[in-house]
Amino acid sequence: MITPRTLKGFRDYLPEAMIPRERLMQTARETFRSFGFAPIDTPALEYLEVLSGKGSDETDRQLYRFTDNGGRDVGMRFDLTVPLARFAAQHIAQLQTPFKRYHIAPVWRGENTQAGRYREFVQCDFDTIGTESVLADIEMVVVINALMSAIGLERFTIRINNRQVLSGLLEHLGLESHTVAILRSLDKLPKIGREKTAEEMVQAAGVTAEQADAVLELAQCTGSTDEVLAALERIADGNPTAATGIARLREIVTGAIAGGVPAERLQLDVSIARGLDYYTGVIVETFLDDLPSIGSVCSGGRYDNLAGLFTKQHLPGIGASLGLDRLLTALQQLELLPQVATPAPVMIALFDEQHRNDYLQMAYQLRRGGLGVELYSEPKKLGAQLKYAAEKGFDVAIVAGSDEWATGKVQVKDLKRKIAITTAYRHDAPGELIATINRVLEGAQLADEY
RNA sequence: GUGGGUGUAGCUCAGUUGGUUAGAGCGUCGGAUUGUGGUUCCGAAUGUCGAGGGUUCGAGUCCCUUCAUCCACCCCA
Repeated sequence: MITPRTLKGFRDYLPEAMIPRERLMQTARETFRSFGFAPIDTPALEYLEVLSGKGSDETDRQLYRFTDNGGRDVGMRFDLTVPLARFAAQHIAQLQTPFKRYHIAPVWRGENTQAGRYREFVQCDFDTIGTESVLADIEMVVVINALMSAIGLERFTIRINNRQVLSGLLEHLGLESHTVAILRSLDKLPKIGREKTAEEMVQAAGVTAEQADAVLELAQCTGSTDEVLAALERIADGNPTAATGIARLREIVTGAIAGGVPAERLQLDVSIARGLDYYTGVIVETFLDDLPSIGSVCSGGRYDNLAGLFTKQHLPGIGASLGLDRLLTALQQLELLPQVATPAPVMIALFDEQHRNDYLQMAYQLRRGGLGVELYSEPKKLGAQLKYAAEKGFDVAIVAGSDEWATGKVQVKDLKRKIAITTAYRHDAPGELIATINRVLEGAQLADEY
C-alpha cells in the first residue's frame, strides 16, 4: 500500500476550505474587472533563464527547478510579475498601452513553511504597464481598498512608501552604494526596535552612527499623512530626488482619498522597504489591524524597468498582489469564515419516495428560478435529512409529504432561524415558493458574511 | 537553509520513575422518537500511539533516522 500523503507546504482543499477560496477569487476577479483590468494566463513552467534572470540569490534558492524530458532547464514560476515581464516583452506589439491585466494563479516557492506561508499558494495580481502616470499609482491604492472592502474587511491599513524618498536621503548622505544593506536592516525596524536596527546598520551596512540615525529618523516619522509629509520634507533638506518622491506621495494620498479610500486607512511609512529590489517608486503593504503578525496580505509597487531583461523597449509598470492563501489563513484565525460545506443554499428532503418525480420536478423549477438546489438522495428518516441539511450549512430545507402534495402546499424551513413557512406550490406555478425562499435567503445572507 | 517545539481515535488532548487487553471529552453511528434538525437519555464502533530502525525480558514512554506541522532567524503573499 502507498501511504496517501502530500508534500511539505502543499495542501488538499476540502469543500469547507474551497468554498470561501473560490468566493474570494470571484470577488477579486469582479473587483479587477470593474477597474478595466483584463485577465491573462501564463504557463506554470518557464525556461529557467527567464525566471532566474532578474532573481536575487534568495529567489534562486527558492526556485523549483529541474530538467524536463527534452533536456531543457526549466523552473516553476515563483511569482506572477516576472512572467508578466516576459509576457509583455513578447506580446507588447499586439497590446495597447497602458496595458492593464489581472492574473490569478498558483506560484511555487521552495522555502520553509509557517502559518500562512506555503510552498504552493495563489496570488491575485493586478498590474498596469506602459505608463508612469501618478494616476496608475493612485489606482493601485484605490483597487486595494476596493478589493479588501469587497471581501468584507474594514479594519486594515495600507502602508505607503516611495523608494525615492529614501534614495534621496541616502544620496544626500552619500550612501547610495549601501542602499540594499540599509533597506535590509530597515525592514527589521518594527521587530527589533530602533537601537538594534541602528547597531545592525552600522555593522552590516558600514555606515556611521550619525548616518544610521538620520535614516532612522526618516523611517520613524509617524502621524497623519500631512504631518509625515512635513517631517519628511524637513529631514530630506531639499534633496531633489527626495522632494520628487515626497511630492508624488502627496499626490497619491490626496488622489486615493478622492478615489474613495478612507484617509485613516492610509499610512505613510518610510520604513517599509520590500525585499524585492525591482521596485523603484511607490511601495505599498496592506496589514490587517486585527492580525498584523500574519504579515502583508497585499503588497506591490512601481517598477520602472522590469522588462529590461527581455526587451529594449522601456516598459514601466505598477501593480500589487493579493496573497489569497495568506488572507484565507488570516480570515480563518479571525473566525471570519463561514463553516459551510455546500455551495447550494436549498435542500429538498426526499420525504416520501412515492413522490420522487415531484421532487425532481420541483428541483428543476427552483433551479430555473436561479436557485442552487440539492435533492437528498436517500429516503432516510426526515430527522436525519434535516440534520444533514443543517450541519452541511444549507440555508433552506423544503419539506413536502403526501399531505402537502394533496393540498398544494410545501414547508419552507429556515434552517438558520429554525422557523417554518408554509407556501403554496404547483409545478406550473413555482413563483410563490421561489419568492419565499429568496426572502429567507436575503435574511440568511445578512447573518452570514465572511 | 539554520535552530527549537509538537506528532496518541474524525477533533481537542490525558497517559504517573519504560510493566499485562491504550483512555477522556467532543464528534460519528444505532436506539428512545415508523411526519420534522442543533436539547436530553441509553447503547455501540473507532487507533498498525506519524513512519522506519535501535536499546530492553518488556517501548506510546528512552536513543537514532525520516516525514509532517508550528515557532524564531532568513525571506516573503
